[in-house]
Amino acid sequence: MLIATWNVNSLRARADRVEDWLRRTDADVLAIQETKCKDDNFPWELFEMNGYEVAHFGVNQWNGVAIASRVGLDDVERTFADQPAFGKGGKDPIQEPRAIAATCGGVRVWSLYVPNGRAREDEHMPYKLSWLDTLNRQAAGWLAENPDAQIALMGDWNIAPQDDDVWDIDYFVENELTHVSEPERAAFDAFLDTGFVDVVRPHTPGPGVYTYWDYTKLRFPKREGMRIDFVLASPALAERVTGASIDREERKGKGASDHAPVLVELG
DNA sequence: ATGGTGGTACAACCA
Repeated sequence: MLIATWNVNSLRARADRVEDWLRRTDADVLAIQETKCKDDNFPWELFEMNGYEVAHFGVNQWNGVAIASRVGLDDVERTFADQPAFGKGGKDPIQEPRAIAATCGGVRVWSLYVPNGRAREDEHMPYKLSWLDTLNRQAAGWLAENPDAQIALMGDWNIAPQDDDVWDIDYFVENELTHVSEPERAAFDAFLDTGFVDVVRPHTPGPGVYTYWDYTKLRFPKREGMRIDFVLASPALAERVTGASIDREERKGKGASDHAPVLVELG
């Protein structure tokens, strides 16, 4: 079984790319982030015509997550328990559409779009950190309930956990940029402490291996990217992993997302 | 010059 995650940066703008990609890779499950639409605008036919069931969680033009599967799509869940809400300036806080789950072929798949902290002192940063902390607590509970659970926490984590996960760590440190700060890395590492495993890194060793390249500043041709998209597997699922890859080719050409798909093969 | 883009309620906001 082949499972994958991909921040598409608008599903409508990327519909042809996504369809071509599904046909080319023959993926069984695709966790999607940044659909950037509500249900009314969601391209349901794209998936149905290609043999996939799909579940979507989107409320406006921001964020939005989905799971497409052709190995079953059961017990769909939107948001995780106690998921922190956010409202800019403290008004009208909502639980943003950043997490959706479904059971696909026996695997509990979560498509996650972790909030961007914007800046180290921005109000989005504590939101990001509490969002991750709450998710980790829930995930710990799932494992405590069933140590053999096959769970995939996959998506755009907006964190570069190691120095090699950005093209120039000195640039990030000197400019006090996000994604590499100590609190963000601690929030990511907490999932590893819980027992989850980054199952992609062993098959795609760095340095210089990334999943995201900013559209600006010629970042992609200059190979200046960041590894911020991850598949964290529960122990039982990690044992099944036989391979993983980052589809850097998909970042090429006109009309590409700024993120590359990340794929995991299960035996 | 570590700038250059690209997505979305088309106008600012988001990454």
